[in-house]
Amino acid sequence: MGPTMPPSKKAQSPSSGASASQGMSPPYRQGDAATAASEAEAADLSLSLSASFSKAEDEELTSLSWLHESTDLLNSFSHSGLRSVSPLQDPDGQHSRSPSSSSPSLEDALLGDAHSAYDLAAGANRKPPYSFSCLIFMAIEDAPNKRLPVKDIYGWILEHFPYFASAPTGWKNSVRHNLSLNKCFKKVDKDRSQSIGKGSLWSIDPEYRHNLIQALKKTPYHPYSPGLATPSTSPPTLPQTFHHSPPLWSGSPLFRKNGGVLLQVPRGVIQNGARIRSQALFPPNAEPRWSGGVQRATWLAVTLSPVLASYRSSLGDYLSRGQDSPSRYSPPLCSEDLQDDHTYSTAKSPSRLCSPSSGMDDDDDIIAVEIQSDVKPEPREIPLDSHITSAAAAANYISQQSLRGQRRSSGPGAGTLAGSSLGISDTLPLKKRRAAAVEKPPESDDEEMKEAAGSLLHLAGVRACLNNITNRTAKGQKEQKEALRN
DNA sequence: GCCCGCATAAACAGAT
DNA sequence: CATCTGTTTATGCGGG
Repeated sequence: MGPTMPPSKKAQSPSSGASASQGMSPPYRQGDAATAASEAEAADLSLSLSASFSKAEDEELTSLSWLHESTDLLNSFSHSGLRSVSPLQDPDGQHSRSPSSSSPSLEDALLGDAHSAYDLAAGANRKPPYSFSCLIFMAIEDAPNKRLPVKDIYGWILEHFPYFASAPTGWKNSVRHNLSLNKCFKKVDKDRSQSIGKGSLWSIDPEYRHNLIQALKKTPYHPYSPGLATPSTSPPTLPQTFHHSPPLWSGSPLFRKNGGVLLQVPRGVIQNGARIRSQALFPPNAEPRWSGGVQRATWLAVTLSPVLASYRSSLGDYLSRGQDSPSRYSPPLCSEDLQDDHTYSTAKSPSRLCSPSSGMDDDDDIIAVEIQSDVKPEPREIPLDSHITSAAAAANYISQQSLRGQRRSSGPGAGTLAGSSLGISDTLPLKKRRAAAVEKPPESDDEEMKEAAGSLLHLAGVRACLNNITNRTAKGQKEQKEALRN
Protein backbone atom coordinates (compact mmCIF):
# COMPACT_ATOMS: atom_id res chain seq x y z
CA MET A 1 0.00 0.00 0.00
CA GLY A 2 0.99 3.53 -0.08
CA PRO A 3 2.24 5.66 -2.81
CA THR A 4 4.50 2.96 -4.12
CA MET A 5 1.64 0.88 -5.20
CA PRO A 6 1.52 -0.14 -8.78
CA PRO A 7 -0.85 1.73 -10.94
CA SER A 8 -4.37 0.65 -11.03
CA LYS A 9 -5.67 -1.53 -13.73
CA LYS A 10 -7.26 1.43 -15.29
CA ALA A 11 -3.97 3.14 -15.69
CA GLN A 12 -2.80 0.19 -17.67
CA SER A 13 -5.65 0.42 -20.00
CA PRO A 14 -4.61 2.36 -23.04
CA SER A 15 -7.97 3.67 -23.95
CA SER A 16 -9.27 4.49 -20.58
CA GLY A 17 -9.62 8.16 -20.46
CA ALA A 18 -9.48 10.43 -17.54
CA SER A 19 -13.09 9.98 -16.75
CA ALA A 20 -12.64 7.88 -13.69
CA SER A 21 -9.76 9.78 -12.37
CA GLN A 22 -11.75 12.88 -12.64
CA GLY A 23 -14.56 11.43 -10.71
CA MET A 24 -16.95 12.56 -13.29
CA SER A 25 -20.04 11.03 -14.65
CA PRO A 26 -19.50 10.30 -18.23
CA PRO A 27 -22.62 9.65 -20.11
CA TYR A 28 -22.27 6.69 -22.31
CA ARG A 29 -23.06 6.56 -25.86
CA GLN A 30 -22.58 4.05 -28.51
CA GLY A 31 -19.82 4.33 -30.95
CA ASP A 32 -20.95 5.47 -34.30
CA ALA A 33 -19.89 2.40 -36.14
CA ALA A 34 -20.97 0.07 -33.47
CA THR A 35 -24.30 1.49 -32.61
CA ALA A 36 -26.32 -1.17 -34.24
CA ALA A 37 -24.12 -3.96 -33.05
CA SER A 38 -24.10 -2.82 -29.52
CA GLU A 39 -27.78 -2.36 -29.51
CA ALA A 40 -28.28 -5.83 -30.80
CA GLU A 41 -25.88 -7.31 -28.36
CA ALA A 42 -27.37 -5.40 -25.56
CA ALA A 43 -30.70 -6.74 -26.55
CA ASP A 44 -29.31 -10.25 -26.40
CA LEU A 45 -27.61 -9.79 -23.13
CA SER A 46 -30.33 -11.16 -20.99
CA LEU A 47 -30.70 -14.15 -23.23
CA SER A 48 -27.03 -14.84 -23.01
CA LEU A 49 -27.17 -14.58 -19.32
CA SER A 50 -30.06 -16.90 -19.20
CA ALA A 51 -28.10 -19.45 -21.15
CA SER A 52 -25.22 -19.03 -18.84
CA PHE A 53 -27.40 -19.53 -15.85
CA SER A 54 -28.84 -22.66 -17.27
CA LYS A 55 -25.42 -23.95 -18.01
CA ALA A 56 -24.21 -23.11 -14.60
CA GLU A 57 -27.10 -24.92 -13.07
CA ASP A 58 -26.79 -27.89 -15.33
CA GLU A 59 -23.17 -28.32 -14.59
CA GLU A 60 -23.53 -27.38 -10.99
CA LEU A 61 -20.78 -24.95 -11.37
CA THR A 62 -19.34 -23.45 -8.33
CA SER A 63 -20.00 -19.87 -7.71
CA LEU A 64 -16.48 -19.08 -8.69
CA SER A 65 -16.89 -20.86 -11.95
CA TRP A 66 -20.01 -18.99 -12.53
CA LEU A 67 -18.20 -15.81 -11.81
CA HIS A 68 -15.91 -16.63 -14.66
CA GLU A 69 -18.89 -17.28 -16.80
CA SER A 70 -20.39 -14.00 -16.00
CA THR A 71 -17.10 -12.30 -16.43
CA ASP A 72 -16.85 -13.68 -19.90
CA LEU A 73 -20.28 -12.43 -20.58
CA LEU A 74 -19.36 -9.08 -19.31
CA ASN A 75 -16.34 -9.03 -21.48
CA SER A 76 -18.42 -9.91 -24.45
CA PHE A 77 -20.85 -7.30 -23.49
CA SER A 78 -18.17 -4.76 -23.14
CA HIS A 79 -17.05 -5.53 -26.65
CA SER A 80 -20.47 -5.08 -28.01
CA GLY A 81 -19.66 -1.68 -29.24
CA LEU A 82 -20.96 0.25 -26.37
CA ARG A 83 -18.45 2.85 -25.63
CA SER A 84 -18.26 5.29 -22.89
CA VAL A 85 -17.75 8.77 -23.96
CA SER A 86 -15.54 11.11 -22.20
CA PRO A 87 -17.40 13.28 -19.86
CA LEU A 88 -19.24 15.79 -21.88
CA GLN A 89 -19.80 17.84 -18.87
CA ASP A 90 -18.47 18.06 -15.48
CA PRO A 91 -20.91 18.15 -12.63
CA ASP A 92 -21.34 21.82 -13.17
CA GLY A 93 -22.12 21.37 -16.76
CA GLN A 94 -18.96 23.04 -17.85
CA HIS A 95 -15.88 21.97 -19.66
CA SER A 96 -17.76 20.43 -22.45
CA ARG A 97 -15.77 18.08 -24.48
CA SER A 98 -15.98 17.16 -28.01
CA PRO A 99 -17.86 13.97 -28.42
CA SER A 100 -15.33 12.95 -30.98
CA SER A 101 -12.57 12.95 -28.46
CA SER A 102 -11.05 9.70 -27.48
CA SER A 103 -13.65 7.66 -25.69
CA PRO A 104 -12.74 4.92 -23.35
CA SER A 105 -14.43 1.74 -24.16
CA LEU A 106 -17.04 0.37 -21.92
CA GLU A 107 -14.70 -2.44 -21.16
CA ASP A 108 -12.23 0.01 -19.86
CA ALA A 109 -14.95 1.62 -17.94
CA LEU A 110 -16.12 -1.64 -16.55
CA LEU A 111 -12.78 -2.92 -15.56
CA GLY A 112 -10.65 0.08 -15.17
CA ASP A 113 -12.97 2.74 -14.04
CA ALA A 114 -14.49 0.52 -11.48
CA HIS A 115 -11.07 -0.18 -10.24
CA SER A 116 -10.25 3.44 -10.11
CA ALA A 117 -13.58 4.17 -8.66
CA TYR A 118 -12.70 2.03 -5.80
CA ASP A 119 -9.34 3.62 -5.71
CA LEU A 120 -11.14 6.80 -5.09
CA ALA A 121 -13.23 5.27 -2.43
CA ALA A 122 -10.65 3.29 -0.59
CA GLY A 123 -7.40 4.72 -1.63
CA ALA A 124 -8.10 8.27 -0.95
CA ASN A 125 -8.26 9.56 2.52
CA ARG A 126 -11.76 8.45 2.83
CA LYS A 127 -13.22 6.13 5.27
CA PRO A 128 -14.44 3.00 3.62
CA PRO A 129 -18.16 2.59 3.51
CA TYR A 130 -17.93 -0.66 5.37
CA SER A 131 -18.54 -1.00 9.01
CA PHE A 132 -15.88 -2.55 11.12
CA SER A 133 -17.91 -5.67 11.27
CA CYS A 134 -17.85 -5.86 7.52
CA LEU A 135 -14.18 -5.14 7.38
CA ILE A 136 -13.40 -7.85 9.83
CA PHE A 137 -15.70 -10.19 8.06
CA MET A 138 -14.03 -9.57 4.76
CA ALA A 139 -10.63 -9.94 6.29
CA ILE A 140 -11.44 -13.26 7.83
CA GLU A 141 -13.21 -14.47 4.75
CA ASP A 142 -10.16 -13.61 2.77
CA ALA A 143 -7.98 -15.74 4.92
CA PRO A 144 -7.20 -19.21 3.62
CA ASN A 145 -8.30 -20.83 6.81
CA LYS A 146 -11.07 -18.38 7.45
CA ARG A 147 -9.46 -17.38 10.66
CA LEU A 148 -7.09 -14.64 11.52
CA PRO A 149 -5.37 -13.22 14.50
CA VAL A 150 -6.27 -9.71 15.25
CA LYS A 151 -2.93 -8.56 14.03
CA ASP A 152 -3.60 -9.98 10.61
CA ILE A 153 -7.00 -8.43 10.61
CA TYR A 154 -5.29 -5.15 11.11
CA GLY A 155 -3.01 -6.00 8.27
CA TRP A 156 -5.78 -6.93 5.95
CA ILE A 157 -7.64 -3.77 6.64
CA LEU A 158 -4.54 -1.74 6.18
CA GLU A 159 -3.76 -3.50 2.99
CA HIS A 160 -7.14 -2.99 1.49
CA PHE A 161 -8.03 0.30 3.01
CA PRO A 162 -5.00 2.51 3.18
CA TYR A 163 -7.12 5.08 4.80
CA PHE A 164 -6.38 3.41 8.06
CA ALA A 165 -2.68 3.76 7.60
CA SER A 166 -3.01 7.40 8.35
CA ALA A 167 -6.06 7.18 10.49
CA PRO A 168 -5.79 7.59 14.21
CA THR A 169 -4.90 4.36 15.89
CA GLY A 170 -8.23 4.19 17.55
CA TRP A 171 -9.51 2.08 14.75
CA LYS A 172 -7.60 -0.88 16.06
CA ASN A 173 -9.35 -0.47 19.29
CA SER A 174 -12.56 -0.45 17.39
CA VAL A 175 -11.61 -3.63 15.64
CA ARG A 176 -10.91 -5.35 18.87
CA HIS A 177 -14.01 -3.90 20.31
CA ASN A 178 -15.99 -5.31 17.45
CA LEU A 179 -14.41 -8.69 17.71
CA SER A 180 -15.25 -8.90 21.32
CA LEU A 181 -18.66 -7.39 21.22
CA ASN A 182 -20.00 -8.80 18.03
CA LYS A 183 -21.02 -12.34 18.46
CA CYS A 184 -20.62 -12.89 14.78
CA PHE A 185 -16.97 -13.32 15.53
CA LYS A 186 -15.64 -15.98 17.72
CA LYS A 187 -12.29 -16.94 18.94
CA VAL A 188 -10.74 -20.14 17.81
CA ASP A 189 -8.42 -22.17 19.88
CA LYS A 190 -4.99 -21.72 18.61
CA ASP A 191 -3.37 -24.55 16.86
CA ARG A 192 -0.65 -25.62 19.16
CA SER A 193 1.66 -26.28 16.28
CA GLN A 194 1.14 -22.75 15.21
CA SER A 195 2.75 -19.98 17.07
CA ILE A 196 1.06 -16.76 16.25
CA GLY A 197 2.10 -14.90 19.29
CA LYS A 198 -0.38 -13.21 21.47
CA GLY A 199 -4.02 -13.60 21.19
CA SER A 200 -6.27 -16.00 19.45
CA LEU A 201 -7.48 -16.62 16.01
CA TRP A 202 -10.78 -15.12 15.10
CA SER A 203 -13.29 -16.67 12.84
CA ILE A 204 -16.78 -16.13 11.65
CA ASP A 205 -19.44 -17.83 13.59
CA PRO A 206 -21.37 -19.77 10.98
CA GLU A 207 -24.48 -19.09 12.91
CA TYR A 208 -24.15 -15.44 12.24
CA ARG A 209 -22.36 -15.39 8.98
CA HIS A 210 -25.60 -14.63 7.32
CA ASN A 211 -25.92 -11.54 9.43
CA LEU A 212 -22.58 -10.32 8.30
CA ILE A 213 -23.49 -10.96 4.74
CA GLN A 214 -26.62 -9.01 5.26
CA ALA A 215 -24.60 -6.21 6.70
CA LEU A 216 -22.38 -6.27 3.70
CA LYS A 217 -25.38 -6.20 1.50
CA LYS A 218 -26.55 -3.11 3.17
CA THR A 219 -23.32 -1.38 2.72
CA PRO A 220 -23.44 0.86 -0.25
CA TYR A 221 -20.72 0.52 -2.75
CA HIS A 222 -20.76 3.92 -4.18
CA PRO A 223 -17.22 4.94 -4.89
CA TYR A 224 -18.33 7.99 -6.71
CA SER A 225 -20.83 9.12 -4.28
CA PRO A 226 -20.28 12.71 -3.41
CA GLY A 227 -19.38 11.75 0.04
CA LEU A 228 -16.63 9.50 -1.10
CA ALA A 229 -15.39 11.10 -4.18
CA THR A 230 -12.53 13.45 -4.28
CA PRO A 231 -13.68 16.78 -3.01
CA SER A 232 -14.39 19.21 -5.71
CA THR A 233 -11.67 21.42 -4.41
CA SER A 234 -9.15 18.76 -5.02
CA PRO A 235 -7.54 18.25 -8.34
CA PRO A 236 -9.04 15.37 -10.17
CA THR A 237 -6.08 13.16 -9.79
CA LEU A 238 -6.11 9.46 -9.62
CA PRO A 239 -5.24 8.26 -6.20
CA GLN A 240 -2.34 5.93 -6.28
CA THR A 241 -2.61 4.55 -2.88
CA PHE A 242 -4.76 1.59 -3.63
CA HIS A 243 -4.41 -0.99 -6.26
CA HIS A 244 -6.50 -3.78 -4.94
CA SER A 245 -9.86 -4.59 -6.19
CA PRO A 246 -12.80 -3.73 -4.10
CA PRO A 247 -13.56 -6.53 -1.81
CA LEU A 248 -17.06 -6.76 -3.05
CA TRP A 249 -16.25 -6.30 -6.60
CA SER A 250 -16.45 -9.50 -8.53
CA GLY A 251 -12.91 -9.12 -9.66
CA SER A 252 -11.71 -8.82 -6.16
CA PRO A 253 -8.94 -10.98 -4.88
CA LEU A 254 -11.30 -11.68 -2.09
CA PHE A 255 -13.57 -13.43 -4.45
CA ARG A 256 -10.89 -15.15 -6.35
CA LYS A 257 -8.99 -16.33 -3.41
CA ASN A 258 -12.11 -17.15 -1.60
CA GLY A 259 -13.53 -19.41 -4.16
CA GLY A 260 -16.35 -17.05 -4.72
CA VAL A 261 -17.65 -17.51 -1.27
CA LEU A 262 -19.35 -14.22 -1.16
CA LEU A 263 -20.77 -14.81 -4.54
CA GLN A 264 -22.77 -17.53 -3.02
CA VAL A 265 -24.91 -14.72 -1.89
CA PRO A 266 -24.75 -12.64 -4.99
CA ARG A 267 -27.82 -10.71 -4.23
CA GLY A 268 -25.95 -9.00 -1.52
CA VAL A 269 -23.50 -7.69 -3.92
CA ILE A 270 -26.28 -6.70 -6.11
CA GLN A 271 -27.65 -4.59 -3.44
CA ASN A 272 -24.34 -3.16 -2.83
CA GLY A 273 -24.11 -2.27 -6.40
CA ALA A 274 -27.55 -0.90 -6.39
CA ARG A 275 -26.63 1.22 -3.53
CA ILE A 276 -24.07 2.94 -5.35
CA ARG A 277 -25.66 6.29 -5.44
CA SER A 278 -28.66 5.53 -7.40
CA GLN A 279 -27.61 7.92 -10.08
CA ALA A 280 -25.25 5.24 -11.13
CA LEU A 281 -28.02 3.56 -12.95
CA PHE A 282 -27.50 5.25 -16.19
CA PRO A 283 -29.58 8.31 -15.66
CA PRO A 284 -31.43 8.57 -18.87
CA ASN A 285 -31.00 12.26 -19.07
CA ALA A 286 -27.84 12.34 -17.08
CA GLU A 287 -28.36 15.64 -15.57
CA PRO A 288 -25.00 16.74 -14.32
CA ARG A 289 -26.12 17.00 -10.79
CA TRP A 290 -24.09 14.26 -9.32
CA SER A 291 -21.40 16.29 -7.88
CA GLY A 292 -19.24 13.33 -7.10
CA GLY A 293 -19.83 11.84 -10.41
CA VAL A 294 -21.12 8.34 -10.51
CA GLN A 295 -19.67 6.28 -13.22
CA ARG A 296 -22.28 4.35 -14.99
CA ALA A 297 -19.73 1.88 -16.01
CA THR A 298 -18.69 1.58 -12.46
CA TRP A 299 -22.15 0.69 -11.59
CA LEU A 300 -22.16 -1.93 -14.27
CA ALA A 301 -18.89 -3.36 -13.20
CA VAL A 302 -19.81 -3.78 -9.63
CA THR A 303 -23.37 -4.62 -10.21
CA LEU A 304 -23.97 -6.42 -13.39
CA SER A 305 -21.98 -9.51 -12.70
CA PRO A 306 -23.67 -10.32 -9.47
CA VAL A 307 -26.91 -9.33 -11.01
CA LEU A 308 -26.45 -12.16 -13.36
CA ALA A 309 -26.11 -14.59 -10.56
CA SER A 310 -29.33 -13.63 -9.01
CA TYR A 311 -30.97 -13.31 -12.32
CA ARG A 312 -30.25 -16.92 -12.82
CA SER A 313 -32.47 -17.93 -9.99
CA SER A 314 -34.94 -15.24 -10.72
CA LEU A 315 -35.37 -16.43 -14.21
CA GLY A 316 -36.12 -19.91 -13.12
CA ASP A 317 -38.68 -18.75 -10.68
CA TYR A 318 -40.18 -16.48 -13.18
CA LEU A 319 -40.43 -19.02 -15.90
CA SER A 320 -42.07 -21.44 -13.59
CA ARG A 321 -44.61 -18.94 -12.42
CA GLY A 322 -45.71 -17.23 -15.53
CA GLN A 323 -45.79 -13.56 -16.07
CA ASP A 324 -47.83 -10.56 -16.55
CA SER A 325 -46.73 -7.69 -18.60
CA PRO A 326 -46.62 -4.22 -17.30
CA SER A 327 -45.55 -2.08 -20.10
CA ARG A 328 -43.85 0.52 -18.10
CA TYR A 329 -41.91 0.72 -15.00
CA SER A 330 -41.46 3.79 -12.96
CA PRO A 331 -38.29 4.03 -11.03
CA PRO A 332 -38.63 5.29 -7.56
CA LEU A 333 -37.32 8.50 -6.35
CA CYS A 334 -34.00 9.18 -4.96
CA SER A 335 -32.80 11.92 -2.82
CA GLU A 336 -29.71 13.87 -3.44
CA ASP A 337 -28.34 13.97 -0.01
CA LEU A 338 -24.72 13.24 0.23
CA GLN A 339 -23.24 10.50 2.15
CA ASP A 340 -22.06 11.50 5.47
CA ASP A 341 -18.38 11.17 5.53
CA HIS A 342 -18.25 11.10 9.22
CA THR A 343 -19.02 7.55 9.97
CA TYR A 344 -18.69 4.18 8.43
CA SER A 345 -22.34 3.60 8.67
CA THR A 346 -23.26 4.95 5.36
CA ALA A 347 -25.88 2.43 4.57
CA LYS A 348 -27.93 2.31 7.62
CA SER A 349 -30.95 2.52 5.53
CA PRO A 350 -31.52 2.65 1.86
CA SER A 351 -34.32 5.01 2.51
CA ARG A 352 -31.76 7.52 3.46
CA LEU A 353 -30.63 7.51 -0.07
CA CYS A 354 -33.80 6.97 -1.87
CA SER A 355 -37.37 7.63 -1.28
CA PRO A 356 -38.96 4.50 -0.08
CA SER A 357 -41.77 3.01 -1.94
CA SER A 358 -44.97 3.28 -0.10
CA GLY A 359 -45.85 0.48 2.17
CA MET A 360 -42.61 -1.28 1.80
CA ASP A 361 -40.53 -2.55 4.57
CA ASP A 362 -36.82 -2.58 4.63
CA ASP A 363 -36.32 -5.44 2.30
CA ASP A 364 -38.80 -4.07 -0.07
CA ASP A 365 -36.92 -0.91 0.05
CA ILE A 366 -33.92 -2.73 -1.14
CA ILE A 367 -35.76 -3.70 -4.21
CA ALA A 368 -36.88 -0.20 -4.68
CA VAL A 369 -33.36 0.97 -4.49
CA GLU A 370 -32.22 -1.55 -6.94
CA ILE A 371 -34.43 -0.26 -9.61
CA GLN A 372 -33.24 3.22 -9.22
CA SER A 373 -32.46 4.53 -12.57
CA ASP A 374 -32.92 8.19 -12.42
CA VAL A 375 -31.84 11.09 -10.35
CA LYS A 376 -34.70 13.29 -11.23
CA PRO A 377 -36.65 14.35 -8.25
CA GLU A 378 -39.85 13.39 -9.88
CA PRO A 379 -40.97 10.01 -11.00
CA ARG A 380 -40.40 9.31 -14.57
CA GLU A 381 -41.32 6.48 -16.75
CA ILE A 382 -38.85 4.58 -18.77
CA PRO A 383 -40.17 2.90 -21.84
CA LEU A 384 -39.26 -0.68 -21.80
CA ASP A 385 -38.89 -2.99 -24.66
CA SER A 386 -40.11 -6.49 -24.48
CA HIS A 387 -37.04 -7.75 -22.72
CA ILE A 388 -37.24 -5.24 -20.05
CA THR A 389 -40.91 -5.63 -19.79
CA SER A 390 -40.54 -9.30 -19.25
CA ALA A 391 -37.80 -8.94 -16.75
CA ALA A 392 -39.61 -6.25 -14.89
CA ALA A 393 -42.79 -8.17 -15.01
CA ALA A 394 -41.06 -11.19 -13.66
CA ALA A 395 -39.45 -9.21 -10.96
CA ASN A 396 -42.66 -7.53 -10.05
CA TYR A 397 -44.42 -10.80 -10.01
CA ILE A 398 -41.83 -12.37 -7.83
CA SER A 399 -41.76 -9.39 -5.61
CA GLN A 400 -45.50 -9.39 -5.19
CA GLN A 401 -45.45 -13.07 -4.46
CA SER A 402 -42.91 -12.41 -1.80
CA LEU A 403 -44.79 -9.55 -0.30
CA ARG A 404 -47.84 -11.62 0.20
CA GLY A 405 -46.00 -13.89 2.48
CA GLN A 406 -43.82 -11.41 4.18
CA ARG A 407 -45.98 -9.05 6.04
CA ARG A 408 -44.40 -9.87 9.25
CA SER A 409 -41.83 -8.28 11.38
CA SER A 410 -39.94 -5.38 10.01
CA GLY A 411 -37.40 -3.34 11.85
CA PRO A 412 -33.65 -3.46 11.65
CA GLY A 413 -33.78 -6.88 10.18
CA ALA A 414 -31.11 -9.16 8.99
CA GLY A 415 -28.50 -6.56 8.65
CA THR A 416 -28.44 -6.04 12.31
CA LEU A 417 -25.45 -7.63 13.80
CA ALA A 418 -26.18 -7.02 17.38
CA GLY A 419 -28.10 -9.40 19.46
CA SER A 420 -31.18 -7.34 19.11
CA SER A 421 -31.66 -8.62 15.62
CA LEU A 422 -31.98 -12.01 17.06
CA GLY A 423 -34.18 -11.03 19.85
CA ILE A 424 -31.32 -10.82 22.26
CA SER A 425 -31.15 -7.63 24.11
CA ASP A 426 -28.05 -5.62 23.59
CA THR A 427 -28.35 -4.43 27.08
CA LEU A 428 -27.46 -7.84 28.36
CA PRO A 429 -23.86 -8.44 29.18
CA LEU A 430 -21.96 -9.90 26.34
CA LYS A 431 -21.48 -13.27 27.85
CA LYS A 432 -25.11 -13.53 28.69
CA ARG A 433 -26.01 -12.50 25.23
CA ARG A 434 -23.76 -15.11 23.79
CA ALA A 435 -25.17 -17.68 26.10
CA ALA A 436 -28.65 -16.63 25.22
CA ALA A 437 -27.93 -16.54 21.56
CA VAL A 438 -30.43 -18.66 19.81
CA GLU A 439 -30.31 -20.16 16.41
CA LYS A 440 -30.73 -17.77 13.63
CA PRO A 441 -34.03 -18.13 11.85
CA PRO A 442 -33.48 -19.62 8.47
CA GLU A 443 -33.63 -17.33 5.55
CA SER A 444 -37.05 -17.46 4.12
CA ASP A 445 -37.83 -18.32 0.59
CA ASP A 446 -39.77 -15.15 0.43
CA GLU A 447 -36.72 -13.14 1.04
CA GLU A 448 -34.91 -15.07 -1.59
CA MET A 449 -37.71 -14.35 -3.93
CA LYS A 450 -37.80 -10.71 -3.19
CA GLU A 451 -34.15 -10.28 -3.61
CA ALA A 452 -34.17 -12.23 -6.77
CA ALA A 453 -36.94 -10.01 -7.91
CA GLY A 454 -34.88 -7.05 -7.11
CA SER A 455 -32.10 -8.41 -9.18
CA LEU A 456 -34.39 -8.95 -12.03
CA LEU A 457 -35.70 -5.48 -11.77
CA HIS A 458 -32.17 -4.37 -11.66
CA LEU A 459 -31.40 -6.14 -14.83
CA ALA A 460 -34.43 -4.61 -16.33
CA GLY A 461 -33.03 -1.32 -15.32
CA VAL A 462 -29.85 -2.14 -17.12
CA ARG A 463 -31.73 -2.75 -20.25
CA ALA A 464 -33.68 0.39 -19.77
CA CYS A 465 -30.51 2.26 -19.33
CA LEU A 466 -29.05 0.73 -22.40
CA ASN A 467 -32.03 1.90 -24.29
CA ASN A 468 -31.59 5.28 -22.89
CA ILE A 469 -28.02 5.22 -23.94
CA THR A 470 -29.21 4.69 -27.41
CA ASN A 471 -31.73 7.43 -27.18
CA ARG A 472 -29.23 9.65 -25.63
CA THR A 473 -26.75 8.93 -28.29
CA ALA A 474 -29.18 9.73 -30.98
CA LYS A 475 -30.13 12.86 -29.22
CA GLY A 476 -26.55 13.84 -28.75
CA GLN A 477 -25.73 13.22 -32.33
CA LYS A 478 -28.64 15.28 -33.38
CA GLU A 479 -27.58 18.08 -31.16
CA GLN A 480 -24.09 17.80 -32.44
CA LYS A 481 -25.25 18.12 -35.99
CA GLU A 482 -27.27 21.12 -35.09
CA ALA A 483 -24.30 22.65 -33.40
CA LEU A 484 -22.22 22.08 -36.46
CA ARG A 485 -24.86 23.65 -38.58
CA ASN A 486 -24.71 26.72 -36.44
C1' DG B 1 -37.96 11.60 23.28
C1' DC B 2 -36.66 6.94 22.87
C1' DC B 3 -34.40 3.19 20.74
C1' DC B 4 -31.06 1.24 17.72
C1' DG B 5 -26.74 0.67 15.35
C1' DC B 6 -22.44 2.20 15.08
C1' DA B 7 -18.07 4.55 16.08
C1' DT B 8 -14.98 5.99 19.37
C1' DA B 9 -12.58 6.43 23.67
C1' DA B 10 -11.05 4.60 27.70
C1' DA B 11 -10.18 1.59 31.56
C1' DC B 12 -8.76 -2.64 32.88
C1' DA B 13 -6.95 -7.39 33.09
C1' DG B 14 -4.42 -11.02 31.22
C1' DA B 15 -0.99 -12.85 28.08
C1' DT B 16 3.38 -12.61 25.78
C1' DC C 1 8.07 -3.71 32.31
C1' DA C 2 6.22 -2.77 27.79
C1' DT C 3 3.28 -4.17 24.48
C1' DC C 4 -0.41 -6.61 22.72
C1' DT C 5 -4.83 -8.68 23.17
C1' DG C 6 -9.40 -9.08 24.82
C1' DT C 7 -13.34 -7.38 27.53
C1' DT C 8 -16.27 -4.07 29.17
C1' DT C 9 -18.33 0.37 29.89
C1' DA C 10 -19.45 4.86 28.54
C1' DT C 11 -20.54 8.37 25.32
C1' DG C 12 -21.94 10.64 21.14
C1' DC C 13 -24.11 10.73 16.71
C1' DG C 14 -27.51 9.93 13.17
C1' DG C 15 -31.58 7.79 11.85
C1' DG C 16 -36.01 5.40 12.53
